[in-house]
This record gives sequence, structure tokens and C-alpha cells, in this order.
Amino acid sequence: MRAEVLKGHVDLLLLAVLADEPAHGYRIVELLRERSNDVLDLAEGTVYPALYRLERQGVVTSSWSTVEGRRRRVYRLTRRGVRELAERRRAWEDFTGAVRAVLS
Amino acid sequence: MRAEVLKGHVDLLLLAVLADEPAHGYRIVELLRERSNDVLDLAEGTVYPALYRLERQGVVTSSWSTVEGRRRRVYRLTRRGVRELAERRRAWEDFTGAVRAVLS
DNA sequence: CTTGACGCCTAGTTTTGCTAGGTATAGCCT
DNA sequence: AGGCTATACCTAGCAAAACTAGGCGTCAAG
Repeated sequence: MRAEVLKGHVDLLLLAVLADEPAHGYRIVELLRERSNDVLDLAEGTVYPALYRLERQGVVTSSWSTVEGRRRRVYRLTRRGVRELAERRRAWEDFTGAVRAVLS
Repeated sequence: MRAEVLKGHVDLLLLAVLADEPAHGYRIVELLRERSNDVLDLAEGTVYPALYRLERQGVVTSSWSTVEGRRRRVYRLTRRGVRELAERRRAWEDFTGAVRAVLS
């Protein structure tokens, strides 16, 4: 998977995962890998900064927890995050629809 | 259309257009707008540098022509370009399939 | 006690699309 | 004649974002 094809779509993926369940960064990477059959294998250096962006934008919030001696920062969607996800889903449909029209 | 969602996909679009007919840069922008119902409206500053990239990579070639007093640089796919397009189509399918799996 | 999995963080690099200008020709309107 | 729009190309500099390549610390298994 070339790196650039992901650009502009990582936020959508993170929001979609968090819509189903709150999760910490490392877990989000796992979930994306699982759900995509190993196609989406995001670097941690991609995910953590992206989560900060999303938190700064107010679409997710985070809280620390400790499980078996390991610190986790768990993220969950805010109400604005739910709206944002819906909007990004629409944008995704528009985009892929347009590309499909060109490719066909 | 947010700018970043296009990143990594412009080459696919250009190759797809050129697969149907050789075209010059300005015309490619028009064709993308038409085929996508105005969703894809690429800046010239996006398209021209992208075409140079593609030519440098050997997937398109260009030749000058003059029509009604105006210079045009017409691009067409090379054999390698045809292969590259096929590969990028596959990559596109993989990518959108993976995202769909996450979104569903 | 070393290795690997878990878990987080970040400075710097690279790629790439866009902005905002520039140049030039042709045709139409006033 | 002058100005405006469409056609057509070019490019320096900017900005966004994903990745590289490291770092830190905990825990369980060998």
C-alpha cells in the first residue's frame, strides 16, 4: 500500500473504528488490520498524531487507564465526532463515486 | 472536496483519462470535471506537475502540437503506462475495499 | 536476563496537491 | 483600439499529512 493513498482518509478510518467502541491507539491499529484483512496497517507515527489532531478538533476525547500495569490512552467519539463521521462518510462516497465514474 | 483526499490518487485519474484518448493538460482537467459531474476539479498547478512526474517515470510521453494558434502539449500512455494503470486500478480496488470493510 | 508483545511519544523527512502568480494566443464586445 | 474571457502552459513557494526511525517503559515467557 503506497503511503499517499491514505492521505486524507485516516481520520475517517479512526472515527469509524471509534464509533463502534472506545479504543486506545495501539488497539485501533490492530482493529484496522483485522477488519481490513491486513490491507490497512497504519504506522504508530501515523495514528498517534492523527488522534491528537482529532482531539484538538473536538471530535474525540481521551482518558488514561491502566490495564495490567500498562498505561493506555483511550479515545472515544464526542457528539461532534459522530456528526463529523457522518460527514466524512458522505465525502468518502462522493469521492469514490467520482473516481468510479472516471474509471468506468 | 478537501484537498488531501485526492493525494495519491491523481496519477490514477490522469492515467485513466489518457487511456481513453491522448489529451493535453487543460483538456484533462475538463474531462475530469465532466466525467465526475464537477466533483473533481483539479487545479492546473496540480495537473501539470503530475504530468511531468508521470513522464519522468516513463508512463506517459508528450508531444507539442498547435491548434488554432495555441500550443498544446499532448500526452499519451506508454506501454508501461498501460501496465501502471492496471496496477493502480488494482490498488484502488484494494484500498476502497479495505475502507469499505472498516466502514461497514 | 533477554526477547517479544504491548503501549505511548515525537523530530525530521518526503511526497504531493494547491496558491498565486506569470506568459501567450484567439475571439468577441464596446 | 482596448478590454475581457476562454484557451493553454509554467512554476516557486506553501501546507498538510503519513511515515521513518528512533526513544521510553511494562510485562510475561523462554
